[in-house]
Amino acid sequence: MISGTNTSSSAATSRKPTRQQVAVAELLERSDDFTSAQTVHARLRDAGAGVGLATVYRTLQSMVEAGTVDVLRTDDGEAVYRACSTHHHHHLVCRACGRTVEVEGPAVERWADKVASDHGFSGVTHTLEIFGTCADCTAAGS
Amino acid sequence: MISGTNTSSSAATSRKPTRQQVAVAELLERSDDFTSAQTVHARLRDAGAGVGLATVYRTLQSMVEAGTVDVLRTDDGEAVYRACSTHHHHHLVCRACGRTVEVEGPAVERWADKVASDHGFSGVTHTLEIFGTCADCTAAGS
DNA sequence: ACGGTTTTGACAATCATTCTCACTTTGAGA
DNA sequence: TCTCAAAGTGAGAATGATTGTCAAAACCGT
Ligand SMILES: [Zn+2]
Ligand SMILES: [Zn+2]
Ligand SMILES: [Zn+2]
Ligand SMILES: [Zn+2]
Repeated sequence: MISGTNTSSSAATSRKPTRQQVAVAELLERSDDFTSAQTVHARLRDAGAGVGLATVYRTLQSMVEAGTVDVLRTDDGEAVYRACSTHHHHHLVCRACGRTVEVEGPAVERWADKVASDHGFSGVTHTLEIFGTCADCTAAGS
Repeated sequence: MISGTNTSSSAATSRKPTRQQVAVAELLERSDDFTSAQTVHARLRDAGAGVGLATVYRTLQSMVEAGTVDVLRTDDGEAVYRACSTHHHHHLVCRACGRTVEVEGPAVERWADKVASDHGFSGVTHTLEIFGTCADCTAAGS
C-alpha cells in the first residue's frame, strides 16, 4: 500500500537508447538538483530537441527502475528526479535553491534494519532525506 | 521548493471544534494506520455522519499544521494521515497491511543535524520512514 | 433576535500523471 | 536491400487527487 514492493520484471532492457532517452538522461546529468517531469519536458522543448511528455514520463520511470536516477516527492506531491550515483545514499537538499548533496550513513542503515527486525518486519527498506538552507542561500536571503 | 518552510501563521486556533472536525479527529484516533483524505471522507459518509470532502481536506491540513497528525506520501503520491504522538518520531510501516509503529532514534537525529551543519546548511529538518512486511503478513502471505 | 465572523459543502477548476492508439523507428532475417 | 513484427513515440483524452469558489449554514457576543 505504502511504498509498494517492486513487482516490475523487465527481463533485460538491452536496447540501444533512443534519441529521446539520451536527451532526458543528458539533461538530468547536466543538472545538479531534483527536477520534475514537467520541467524536464519544458526544458527539452525549449532546447529545440522536443520530446513527448508521455515519453519523458516513461523514460524517467524506467530510469528509476534501473536505479540510475533517484526520485522523491516535493511537499505538494510532485515527483522530482535526479541522476545520482548508483550506490545506496541519501540527500541533503537546500530548500531555497534545490542544491543537493549526496550523503551516506552506515550507522543509520544498520539502525533502520535493526529497528525493523526487532519488530518482526522483513524485506526492509527506508527513505531518508534532510532539508535545510545552504550557506549561499543563507547569505543571500533576507 | 522541496519541503517548504512553514510559512503558516494561524495565530491561535482556539475555537471550539466543530462536529465535522471532531468526526475526522476521532476517525483518525480510531485507526492505527495511515489513511487518505478520500478514505476518511468515504468512511465518514458510510458511518452516517457525512462530512464534505473539502472540509475533510481543510481539517486534515490544519491538524497537520497543529502537529496532531503526521502525513506522508504513498508511492503514487497520495497523501495519507495518521494521529500520532506529538513528540518527534518516525514510522515503521507494513507494506501489506499498513500497520504502523512509531519509532525513535536519538542517534539518527544527531547524525542528520551534524551532516547538515557540516555542509553549512541551517534550519535543518528531515524525513525518515522505514518500510517492511510485518510478522503477521509474512506468515499469512504466500 | 441581530449583525458580523467563521465554517461548511456541492460543485467547478487545476494539474500532474496515466492511458490510448495510430504512426514511426528499429533490427533481425530473407 | 526488402519485409515485417516488435518496440518506441507522441498528441490528445481520461483519470483522480487536491484546491478554489461562493452562497448557505452555524456560531457568537451583544
Ligand atoms: Zn541553496
Ligand atoms: Zn539508507
Ligand atoms: Zn507518526
Ligand atoms: Zn527524526
